[in-house]
Amino acid sequence: MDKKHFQAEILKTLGQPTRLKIIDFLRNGERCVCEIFTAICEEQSNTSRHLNLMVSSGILFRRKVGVKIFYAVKHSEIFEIVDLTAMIMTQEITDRHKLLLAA
Amino acid sequence: MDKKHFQAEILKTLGQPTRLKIIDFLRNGERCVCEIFTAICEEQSNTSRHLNLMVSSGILFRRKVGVKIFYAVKHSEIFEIVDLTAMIMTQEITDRHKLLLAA
DNA sequence: TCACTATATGATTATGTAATCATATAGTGG
DNA sequence: CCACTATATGATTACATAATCATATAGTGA
Repeated sequence: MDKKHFQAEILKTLGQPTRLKIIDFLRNGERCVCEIFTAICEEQSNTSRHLNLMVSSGILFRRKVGVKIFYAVKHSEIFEIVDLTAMIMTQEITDRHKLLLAA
Repeated sequence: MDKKHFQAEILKTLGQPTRLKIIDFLRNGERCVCEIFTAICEEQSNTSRHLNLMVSSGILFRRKVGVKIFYAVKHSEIFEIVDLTAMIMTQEITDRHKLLLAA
């Protein structure tokens, strides 16, 4: 896999609302699937798929404790990226608001 | 559109190899379509679609000069995000390499 | 006005994705 | 061993996406 494809895969994987909710919920550390899917109000099976996808993309890692499986964000840069998008969003909203006022 | 969807849209839009090539090419400032599609070796029509998509997502802005249309990255945070994914990629490669050595 | 260059867009095709339901697998305590 | 809880996965459906070819639109200079 070349560099651009790897970077694209990380960003594409981050770019999905359910997965962003999961990442937000994992800001305070590792959580097991049953905690995650109830917190984000999604089906267990759907949540499981998203978690597995994020492990494959190198965003999360997994730790097994008995029957439970704990997931956590693997790189702090993930949170930085999400925070940067929030900043962009804020700017976009002010920009669009200014455009409206100017019109 | 809610916050998570907006953030997801930015990240999903960034997460595509052709678009990452475009963003890389725009690191040194605005460029017109004809410069962009030749630089990244993609079809004119395909490049045009990607550019329009990135404008819609708030990643690029457009400026018309005669018959030419210049595109540029709108927020410096975009470059920061791309650079952070490169850092993650580097770490992932070292991690996987260590796993191989340990095996 | 006409030919030319730059850019956008309609139609199509192939492929990928997210969600859902049902079911399978795997630990654990009684 | 059995019932229970936690997690993963097959099959399906609806929908989104990227690329391509052909064509349309719009400035510009002769």
